[in-house]
Amino acid sequence: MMHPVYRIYEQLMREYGPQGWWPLSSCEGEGGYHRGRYDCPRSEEEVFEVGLGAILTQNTTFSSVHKALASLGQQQALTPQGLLALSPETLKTLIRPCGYFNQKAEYLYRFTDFFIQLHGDVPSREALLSVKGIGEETADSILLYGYKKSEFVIDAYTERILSHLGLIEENARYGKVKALMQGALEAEVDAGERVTVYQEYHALFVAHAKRFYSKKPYGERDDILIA
DNA sequence: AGCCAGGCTACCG
DNA sequence: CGGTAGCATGGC
Repeated sequence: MMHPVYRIYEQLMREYGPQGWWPLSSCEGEGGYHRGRYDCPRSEEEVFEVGLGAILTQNTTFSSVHKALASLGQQQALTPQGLLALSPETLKTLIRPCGYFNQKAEYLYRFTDFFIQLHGDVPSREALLSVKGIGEETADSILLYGYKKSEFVIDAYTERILSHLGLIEENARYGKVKALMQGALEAEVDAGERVTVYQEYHALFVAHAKRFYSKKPYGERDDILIA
């Protein structure tokens, strides 16, 4: 008996196809996507850019993040040293489209300090969570899309969909939702493919939610997920 | 005009 | 613990 969580994944993939997240300015394709290729990021600098994007995208659309990352790139600030060379006022101006620019500027500086101190090592989840501005979703996004670690990303869309389908309680804790997803997928997906599936599944949730979970009534096309 | 967007921190009871 | 105000711009 196949787990409903895996069945939903298959249906989403059938409906929307591979998404090719995380959007990276350095990866070719529309919007920095790389559909069908899973070798991004390919350098320390690109891992750093995933971290910047993960912070900037908090409660904002990625189109705004894309503008900010492009502006940072023009200032040679997509590297740790380049970003630290920016004055706070300059940094705030460059990331202004993403909103919360006072907070996010501080978060970016703190993440950059943290990243430099890694000296190329892969951070633990706990270490990431110790950085001000990095919560559970942001930490898991950096680990999954930056470092290719098998950490499923839970976001507001994911909780909304799973709650609507009756698979979790409303107001379920992040850790419980993550355990549901990973527990179901570990039983169905070989370890070697887990990262790719986690990456695609989260992106597919977002694709579906953008269409049917942004305004009420939610889930009007959930036949797509269950058929 | 008002609601929503790929959250997090600080602070409240 | 669990719940929530504040943070801020841009798009529809």
